[in-house]
Amino acid sequence: MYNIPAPYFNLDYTLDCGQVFRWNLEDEWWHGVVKGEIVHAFHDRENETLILDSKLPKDYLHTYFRLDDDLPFIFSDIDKDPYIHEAISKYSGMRLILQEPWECLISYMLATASNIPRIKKSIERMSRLLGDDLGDGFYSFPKPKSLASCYNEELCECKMGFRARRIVQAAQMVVDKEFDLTAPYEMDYADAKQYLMTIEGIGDKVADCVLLFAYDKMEAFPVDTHVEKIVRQYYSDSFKGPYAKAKMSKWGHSYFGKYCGYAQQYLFYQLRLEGALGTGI
DNA sequence: AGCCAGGCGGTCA
DNA sequence: TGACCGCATGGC
Repeated sequence: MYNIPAPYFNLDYTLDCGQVFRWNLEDEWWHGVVKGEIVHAFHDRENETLILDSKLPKDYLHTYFRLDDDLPFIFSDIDKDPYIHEAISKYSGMRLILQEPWECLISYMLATASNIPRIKKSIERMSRLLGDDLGDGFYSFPKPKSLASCYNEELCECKMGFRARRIVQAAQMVVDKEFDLTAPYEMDYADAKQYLMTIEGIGDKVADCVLLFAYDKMEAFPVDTHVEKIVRQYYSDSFKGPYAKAKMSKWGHSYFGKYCGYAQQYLFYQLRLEGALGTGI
């Protein structure tokens, strides 16, 4: 059991904001599986302490929850207008999470043209089927080898639809060492993005999510349909054509600066919770 | 019931 | 760097 000082932190927002899919809240404790281990987490707000029960090393979890990110500084840096100001004020304490690349990559490939409840279910089914049994109803995220060898067994199609083939293929690339999951750590944002997009099924948006959530490339600004709507309504409707989202992504970086990844996640979460646009400000 | 989902890749002009 | 389509299927 670890007690970690965690000022400027909100565990609920952090785990609920749609960046991770394997955490569930039950009786004020969050329960999840990270890097093949069960983690139980409780936020003692009075004492600004994060209480964690897990076999994982304390420093790993500290890094996972990005507790070294200087949130007040990041807020002051991205606080460019009333709309983002509202988001960072209301949901202050939401932190990005530094995920394992393999799980993040597959999860976001699976997320294409889907929705969060469905993504969670699909990952849960897949883990139950192909991951290790950790006890108490927890299962690890399937390893590349398990996913690579299951396409013809109909099992793997855990309601993944057209995504199944791409995911199995990506797993095969990792198994065959055609794709090196550690390589993007050493690359800059642009190179790492290009490298990720050599995988079929990874385009601009999925690549940006993986770069932001797993490879610590804070300058990534993922633009999905929600962020696209926000940008159009509150910032500029001048982005046209099939590459509109890619243009918005570049705009996001230049507008919000080096911590635009944080800005993106706050905007995304605000819209997801509050639904219809136009109720804010 | 019917639209849309944390998209991508391909095609046609 | 424009406009459209098919992909599979669940949420709401």
